[in-house]
Parts: sequence; C-alpha cells; structure tokens
Amino acid sequence: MEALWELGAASVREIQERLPAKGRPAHTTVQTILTRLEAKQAVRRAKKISNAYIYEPVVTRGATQRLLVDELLAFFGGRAAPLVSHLIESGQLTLQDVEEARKALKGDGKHG
Amino acid sequence: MEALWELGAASVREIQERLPAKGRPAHTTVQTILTRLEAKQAVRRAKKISNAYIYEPVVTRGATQRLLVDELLAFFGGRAAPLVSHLIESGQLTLQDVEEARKALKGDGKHG
DNA sequence: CATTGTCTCCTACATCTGTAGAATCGTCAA
DNA sequence: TTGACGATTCTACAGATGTAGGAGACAATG
Repeated sequence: MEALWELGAASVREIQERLPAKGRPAHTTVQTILTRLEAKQAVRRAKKISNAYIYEPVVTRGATQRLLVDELLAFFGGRAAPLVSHLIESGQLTLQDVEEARKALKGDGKHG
Repeated sequence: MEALWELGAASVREIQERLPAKGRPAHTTVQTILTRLEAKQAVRRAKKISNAYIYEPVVTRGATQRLLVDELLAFFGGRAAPLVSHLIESGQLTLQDVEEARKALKGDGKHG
C-alpha cells in the first residue's frame, strides 16, 4: 500500500502502473487509497497536470518506520532487548550490525 | 486485546475483570473477542467449569512477537540494521543490551 | 459542437476489529 | 420443578481498509 514512497510524487496512473502486474488493483482502487491517505494527511496533492492530480508523500518512509517500531516496542513492554534477541535468533542481525550499534551508542553518549 | 497471555488459561470473566478498570469492555465484548480468536485458532477452549469455558492460548506471546517482528522486518526490506538504528536513536537500546547481543552472536556461531 | 479517452468523485460492498445488548441455555439452590 | 444468576450464542453497529463500478468533468481532436 505504501509502495508509492519509492516513486516520490506521482499520479494515480503512474502508481497503479508501477505496481506489480500480479494482482494489480484497479485504477479507482488506487485513487480511493490516495484519497484516504490524503484525508489522513499522509500524502497531499502537490499539483495538477491536465486533469490529473500529482500526489506527494507528506510522511516519509522513515517516519512511518519509526512509528511502526515504536508500536512494536510498546508491544514488547517498551524494552528493546527481547526485540534484539529475536533479531539475533532469526539470523537477521549480524555481528557487524551490533558492532556498529555499539559504536553509535558509545559515540553518542547523550542517551538516557 | 492480547493481555490474556499474562493470565494463561482463564475464563471470560477472569479476563474481563483483570483488565484495567479504566475503559474496561463489557463481558460480552471479551466473549466475542475470545470467540473470534478461537476461530482464528489463537486460543482454544480447554475445558468447561460449570457453564463457563476456560480459554487457553494456543499461540504464545513469544510466537506472536516473532510474527510481528518479522512483519516489521519485511517492511524494512528484511534488513535489521535500520531497525536497530532507530532503537538506538530513541534511546531504547542500551549499551548493555548491545553487549549481550554481541555475546549471544559470538557464542552462537551457527548463524548465517 | 460532438466524440473519445482519461481522471476524479460518489457510492457500494466485503472483511476485520472493537463494542455490546438481547435472547437463550445451563447450573445451582430451595 | 421453579427461580435466580451467570455464561454462551446471536445479532448488530461503527470505523478502518481493500476493492471497484458508474457517472460526471475536462482536455484533445475533428
């Protein structure tokens, strides 16, 4: 649903056609979703070309990811440790990632 | 909604009464949720005491968390690094957590 | 101006989820 | 058996989300 972040600003048609042909929704479906996202202030109409609106993301992908992470964190009782544990278990988190995280933590210093 | 994991097996009444008084849902609301969770095979009826069913979780909290994490990970393109970055930025991930993660990774060895 | 093609707007339907009242059923006590 | 109390089942409604058809608006073309 939010694959439009990859496109930046785009018209309904552009978005719809960029979607994987496999099970691609109808043009009006994309239109509806955009309208609802607009109502939610997640996107906005940047301008109009001919009779078509160009939609532009208001919330960035990063911001959305942050939101999601916070929600997940809440589900974990606000503690990141169990989350990290899972990441390790599933082999998604490499030693290198952890090393970088360590450096970031030490270098930052102003946490907590 | 899934605060029943804290209780283990319990009846509708027990669950409902354990919920925070603040905005506690009606008995039938809890009942409905349980019924739907049962249809989804997330819980099951363990047994019956008098005329009340005792519900029991089928999926553990951990399994649910794993699911959630995997979903989030998918949204991050399968890479854990950005996720960890956010954790650090929001101050949720302590140096101690990272150290433990490091040990787990080294001690494990069979990842990747 | 009429035609055609595209886009938007309005409306609609299905499912999921949260919420809960009404009716019914079952159990326990007298 | 009858009454009371609590649990289950049935039904319903609202909001969010995914899906999409039909009607009308608007631009390009002849």
